[in-house]
Amino acid sequence: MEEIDRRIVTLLARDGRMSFTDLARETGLSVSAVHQRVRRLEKRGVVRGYAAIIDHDAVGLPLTAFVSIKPIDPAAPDDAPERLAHLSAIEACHSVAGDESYILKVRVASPVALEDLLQQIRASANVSTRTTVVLSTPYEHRAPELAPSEEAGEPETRQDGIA
Amino acid sequence: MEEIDRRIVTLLARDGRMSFTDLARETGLSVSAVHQRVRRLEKRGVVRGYAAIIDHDAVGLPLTAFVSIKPIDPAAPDDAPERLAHLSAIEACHSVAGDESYILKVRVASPVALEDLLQQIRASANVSTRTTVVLSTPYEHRAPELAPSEEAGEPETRQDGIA
DNA sequence: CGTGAAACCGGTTCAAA
DNA sequence: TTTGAACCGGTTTCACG
Repeated sequence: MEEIDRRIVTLLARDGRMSFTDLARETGLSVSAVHQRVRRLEKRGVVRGYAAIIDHDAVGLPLTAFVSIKPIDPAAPDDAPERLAHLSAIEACHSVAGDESYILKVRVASPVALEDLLQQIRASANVSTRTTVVLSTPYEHRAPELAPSEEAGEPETRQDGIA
Repeated sequence: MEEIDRRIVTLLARDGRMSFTDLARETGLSVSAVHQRVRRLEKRGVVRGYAAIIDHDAVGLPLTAFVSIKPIDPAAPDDAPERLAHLSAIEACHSVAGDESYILKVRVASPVALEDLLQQIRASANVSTRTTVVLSTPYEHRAPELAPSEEAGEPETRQDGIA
């Protein structure tokens, strides 16, 4: 991926609703050229979607926490992510290296709601939990700076699955 | 905040580019009514912005990690977030309860880049670091389910009778 | 892969209730 | 606060370089 695409991705990461007209001006391309590039980036999966960034305090979910989980039975098949997917309070699930197997990011309404969620997590995935409560968030959702690195990451992203 | 606004926020959280026409159909309101509500939500800060969700692998930043930091001198003023803000590899910074003071979420191109970043973090904020590498991410950026809970911001009657 | 122009559709404003 | 209508601008497609 080269310069202009990186530029477009960066701009959209910072403002997911930027118009093609503005993107065109910022990149020096015509509107239809940018349009074509954005569609291609979406199709390739470089741009996976768009989301509104919401204020969780304003929306009744002021408590954020990181929940690290560890299987109670290390021999059992590890399907924790699927088992936990139904819990909508879980915003993200990362498999990690280290003592624990996953780190979950959760958003709840209150300490009691967190307590309840932890029980559900333990029951649903047969895991033990270790919770780190977030006190405040100086910043979040910052867009990365896409350096002019060479051939970015992946060899090819195919939608058709043909090797 | 009531029903329809919650609905709008949820929809926009899932698709930040959903058109007002579609939002109108989903909510049963007219286009201009939804338009007005969205603008109001933006102005109130409930909707803080919009962002494209990008595939970090495809963009040359395949390595994600959580970096917990702890001040070397616990007596020194804690201005780590500001001191680290210039490092664009840091996507988020959360102040947390527990043994460490902040959890950083970082995205880098390689293990070497991570090593370099950790040095910059330690040097910039005078902290020690503990890093947890992300191996894979089953899911991320999931939109919360906004329950008909009470209001967030203005007073509201409580069921438990606590004033 | 780029372009400009045309057609289309969504975004935006407005007066009215 | 909601609504429909009118207006304007962005989106999308197209034929072509």
